Amino acid sequence: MTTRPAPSLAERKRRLVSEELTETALNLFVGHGFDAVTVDEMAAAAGMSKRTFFRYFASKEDVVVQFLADLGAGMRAELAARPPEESPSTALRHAVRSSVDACAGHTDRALRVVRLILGTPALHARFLERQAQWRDDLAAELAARLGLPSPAGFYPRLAAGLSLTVFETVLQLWSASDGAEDPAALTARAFTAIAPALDRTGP
Amino acid sequence: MTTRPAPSLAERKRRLVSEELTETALNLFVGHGFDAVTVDEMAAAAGMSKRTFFRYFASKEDVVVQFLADLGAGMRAELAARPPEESPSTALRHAVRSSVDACAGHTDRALRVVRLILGTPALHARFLERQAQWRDDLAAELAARLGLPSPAGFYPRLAAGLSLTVFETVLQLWSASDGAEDPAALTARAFTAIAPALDRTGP
DNA sequence: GTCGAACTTGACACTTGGTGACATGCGGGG
DNA sequence: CCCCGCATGTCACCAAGTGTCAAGTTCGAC
Repeated sequence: MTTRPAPSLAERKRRLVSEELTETALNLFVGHGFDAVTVDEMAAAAGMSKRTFFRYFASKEDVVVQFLADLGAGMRAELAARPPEESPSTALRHAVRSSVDACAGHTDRALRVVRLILGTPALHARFLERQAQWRDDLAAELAARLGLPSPAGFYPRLAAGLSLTVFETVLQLWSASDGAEDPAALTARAFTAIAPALDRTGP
Repeated sequence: MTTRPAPSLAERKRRLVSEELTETALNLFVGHGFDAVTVDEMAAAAGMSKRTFFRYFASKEDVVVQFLADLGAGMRAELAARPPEESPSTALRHAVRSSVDACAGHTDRALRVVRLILGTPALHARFLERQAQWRDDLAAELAARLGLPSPAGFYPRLAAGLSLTVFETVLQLWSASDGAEDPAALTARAFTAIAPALDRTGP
């Protein structure tokens, strides 16, 4: 039996509405462009008031970006789960891989979302903002795993940044090639290249 | 005699007003925080109407971010100016160095601006957006210098991204340490670490 | 010097994202 | 049956931008 915290009815209901809303919004966005759709329209299309929309998402951009937000948490979790004796480069590679795979998994949907984000300045900005958070998280996790003092110093921050750069670059090529390029292969190639930098645990 | 296009009076006037406005805004921001200052207040403080403000800057954030925007152009120019036979890692290192130096030059002002940007989500987001553009530019320049076909493929984009990650990480530590850390030294260290990745001109 | 063209500014109205306050409806538990 | 908590809708409101038009202002041509 899964002894997990019992997703109280209210919780599930909320999640349901949220997903429905996301779906509706996504369709509108890919149809008319992000900027051409107002919050009122989205809300109306989902059968609710503007005010209610903002009770589910903090901003218009969030509807799209939230969709990728869990990836960040996933990456950190994956990193934390890697065996401590593993080299930083390997651990980070697996962390990024897990997110890349999560994307490449449901190709259809993910591809649409990624293209939308990368092609809309406002969305891209928010996405990068999230990434900056992931970066702090990864850096902290990495510092912890290396027994370095917190807050993270130069090396962990740099390593986290490099890894996320790989992540974004892979997404870029994947979406630019309409899913033709194999994200996993790209990730592997990139990490092979930067591994020396990641494993240089100097000061 | 500088035979440059003669900065027509109007042009100089415009630049003057723009700088005055930037100065005023910056003072207000560091004083009360970015979000607590409205555009109307800034405009009033500079003795003009809100409408006129938006004729000088496309957005509230631009007043601050524009201040660092030339760095991007500078970086690309520097990269383009490096001798073609130079290795990518060396050329990129110099490009980033030039921007870092430009920052570290007028320490007082730059430090305030950087701290403001990194500490304000809205500003950070816009800053990252700009960086994304620089990245495209750098990647294109790099592809050109390597004789690769345009648009830039995986390697140039990755290399550009890695270089900018170094740039941002250096800024982070520099501002976090209140200017104590030497940006040039940090840059050198980071580039030593990632040089192998940058010079791996594989497919 | 004066007239007119081009440019700059201010004033005003309007759209849109986002928030706070309050009322209402709907559920389940006493 | 009534009360309590929760989700939602309504309304008012603020701040960021933008379009429009009516003034100045500059500057060169006549």
